[in-house]
Amino acid sequence: MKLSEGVEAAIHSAAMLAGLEGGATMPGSALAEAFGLSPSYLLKHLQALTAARILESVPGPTGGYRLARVPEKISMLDIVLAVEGPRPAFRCGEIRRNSPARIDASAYVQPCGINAAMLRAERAYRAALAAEKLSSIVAEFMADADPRVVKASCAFAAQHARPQKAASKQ
Amino acid sequence: MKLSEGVEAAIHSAAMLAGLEGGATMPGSALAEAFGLSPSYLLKHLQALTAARILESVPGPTGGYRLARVPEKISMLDIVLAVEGPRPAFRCGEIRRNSPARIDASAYVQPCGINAAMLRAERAYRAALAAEKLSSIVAEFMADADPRVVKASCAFAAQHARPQKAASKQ
DNA sequence: TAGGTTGACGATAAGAAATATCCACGATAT
DNA sequence: ATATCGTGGATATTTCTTATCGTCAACCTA
Repeated sequence: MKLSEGVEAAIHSAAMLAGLEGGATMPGSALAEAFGLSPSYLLKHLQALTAARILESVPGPTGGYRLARVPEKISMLDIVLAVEGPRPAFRCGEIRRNSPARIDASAYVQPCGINAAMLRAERAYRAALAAEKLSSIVAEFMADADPRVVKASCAFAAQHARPQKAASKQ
Repeated sequence: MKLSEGVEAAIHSAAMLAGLEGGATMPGSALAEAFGLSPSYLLKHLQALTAARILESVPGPTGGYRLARVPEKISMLDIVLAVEGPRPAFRCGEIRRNSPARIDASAYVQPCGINAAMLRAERAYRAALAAEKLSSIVAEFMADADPRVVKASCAFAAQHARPQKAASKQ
């Protein structure tokens, strides 16, 4: 029942990148500075998000990261799975087979009922995470957060954003 | 996004104890044997369940563990919280405050929107875990599992069960 | 136009921290 | 006196965090 700290950094980074316009990018070092994190640490998670096709990375001196698709199509589940891996939280170790009774393996073809129940609950968790979209979080932030924070955040984004090159035809 | 291994052992133990009748107890060493686990290891989790008032413990040579209430009132959430602790999976580190902008703390009285979204999803998870009752899992096991496994499990329970003393007036 | 320099991402490995696992001792009731 | 649970601590394993090196593309200089 624990989510790694990296998830928080990943979500904040994605939210910051959602504020960029027109395919602009922001380097990982700027994101690390924005949240007071070690660049090495944040880079690792940004790379995980890139591998999961949530972010795109552009190498080179004018490069950085940007969202790979619109924030409406990025959910908290996408980010959590990218950072934590796809394995379910409850992994059945099949300890029921360790009984001294020595029952034949054919008796255990039926899946473990405990595992099934835990996975049912986890499906509900994942559905709820999938319902939380990055776009909603950003919109809520713009509307409800303290104006000073919103202003500072937008200023930071504008300062470190790097506009997409015009003639680039990737 | 990880649940500790002890949760599986705790649930299996509770399920086994649910098979006992009339306030009978079973020692922790027998439960450890049933699942092929180290007694020291399982004892620690059984003690956590006892501290959470899910199990009752009886000391002395004829003692052991039994459920503290009927299986209908024991949910997977109860067991998970007892073993893993009550803290939510996502703990907001308030990294939004670490911005170099140095904004006054009064701007952050509004709770972090990301934290709010993650806690919403986690509430759904906990609700789903609370809906999975120990009684349902045991009933499903009796009905659907391989007869050989059910028979062996009941035999083990009968062999290691210790009936409640008649005159005990705790 | 060609080549070096710069600043970005990507991958691997080492250190630190947290967790899981286990053991020894003390308390309690039979 | 024995068999059980309860508590604290020591060890091992895993995970988290950080640092170092390698790769790639744009810019500056000849």
